[in-house]
Parts: sequence; C-alpha cells; structure tokens
Amino acid sequence: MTAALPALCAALGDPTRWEILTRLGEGPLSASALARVLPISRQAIGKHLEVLREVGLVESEQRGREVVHLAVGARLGALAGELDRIGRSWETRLLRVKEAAERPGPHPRGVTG
Amino acid sequence: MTAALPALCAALGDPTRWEILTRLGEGPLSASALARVLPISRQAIGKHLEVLREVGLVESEQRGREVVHLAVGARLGALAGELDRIGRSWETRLLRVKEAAERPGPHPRGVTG
DNA sequence: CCCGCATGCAATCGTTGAGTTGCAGATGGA
DNA sequence: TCCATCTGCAACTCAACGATTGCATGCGGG
Repeated sequence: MTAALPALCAALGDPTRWEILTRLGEGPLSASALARVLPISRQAIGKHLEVLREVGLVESEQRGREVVHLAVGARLGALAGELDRIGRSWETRLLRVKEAAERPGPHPRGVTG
Repeated sequence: MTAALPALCAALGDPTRWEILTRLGEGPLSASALARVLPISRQAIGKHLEVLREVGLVESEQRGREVVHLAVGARLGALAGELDRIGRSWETRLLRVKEAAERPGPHPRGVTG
C-alpha cells in the first residue's frame, strides 16, 4: 500500500484522469457516457479507467448491459494521510536543521569534506 | 494552487523522484552528492530537481560553490489536505447514492434512456 | 596560479504513455 | 427477430519523458 505511492500519484498526474474522476465523483457513469461528455474517444477513456481501477481510485460494476464506474474516496483519503505523514516528517527534520543553525557553536564548514 | 493538482501529482508519480525526495527529506544535499548515492547521472538528477522545484516540493540554496536542495514538507501537507477534502466529497456522494438505493421507491430503470 | 570539483546547457536515444481508428462479440429493447 | 448500443481487444501514430553523453563555465583550495 505504502509502496504503491508513486503509482497512485502517477495515476493522479494526468489532467484527463482528474476530469474523469471529477465526473465519477458526482455520480456513477459508464465509459460511453463519459465519452459523450469528454473530448476524447471511449477507448481512451477505457484505458484511463483501467489505470484508475488498478490503483483503487475507481470501482466498476456491471449494470445490465453497461458497466458503470465510481470514484472511491477512501483510497484518496488513505493517500492523503500518507502524504501528510511524510510531509510532517520533512518539516520535523527542517526544525532540527533550523535549531542547529541558530544554536551558537562550531561552524559546520567543511563537515562533508 | 488547486489547479496545479495534476502537476503536483505528476511530479510525485516517478519512483526516482521519490528516492530523491526521501534523501532530501533526511537532510540537504547537492545534485552531485545525490548522484554519488543514486544509480543515475547528475544531469538526470538535475532535471528531476527542476521538476520538483517548479511544483514547490524542493527548495534550493546556493551554499558556497555548490547548490544544496531541500524537501519542503509544507507543500506536501497542502496537497494532502486538498486530496483529503476531495476524497471526503466523493464519500459523501457515495452515501447519498446508497441512501437512495436502499430507500423504497420507483426503480430508476431507464432513467438515462 | 592551477587543479579539481560542482554546476549549467545542448543534443541525442529509447521507452513509455495518451490518443486514435478499426473490428468483433454480446446484450437489451422495439 | 432485428437493430442499436455498449463493451473489449488489437494495431498504430505521435509527443513527452527519463536518461545519457559531451562540453563549457565558475568557484575554492592547495
């Protein structure tokens, strides 16, 4: 789950997929229905949906003849939690650095050499 | 800021950039220092750093002869907040759908046709 | 002063990814 | 039954991206 961070972000890195996700966040839609609204072909949308489904951001359900797709908020929430945790750890490290910089003491000049 | 969501996620969508960010989260490093640790060339790292700097995930500082880079946790935290908000909105919509599905009433059969 | 190291820019290469078209199968409704 | 529509798979094009090499520059230290 944690290891899938780059894949999850990559899936969210495409503007068209955000467009799709936004529509699927308002309500369940089929690939054909999305193709009627978006300026790209149904096949292209199908590929995007496959990417989104593989990372768990979209779930699909057979509904009669057609397949409707749905945006999954839980996965996005989990991602948000991970990113927040990581961001906080970076900030903590920043605090340590600032603290060391402002504390009087020997200059770290040439430490790496 | 909100409009830069796909760009921000795209920057986080590459495993190598996560590798770089992880190192820069532990402490400030120069491009050459990163190149000594990572299995790719300094130039490749430079390009990644440029991408990360453009979306605000990394800040750079001239330190004598070299330029050290630093991971910025605040930007990641802001992104996390956005994603969490969006995810929650999707879940809310889901609740509405379930509610409607479990409430007795006229079948929505053929509504879209 | 001169050497070494760190940086920046440019050209190139292979791969991945987004998007398209075409076609065949399956299914629901008139 | 017949038709319209929705789906899935395959092949193809084109641009973007990750990564490389090569070269020129600039600054610090011995």
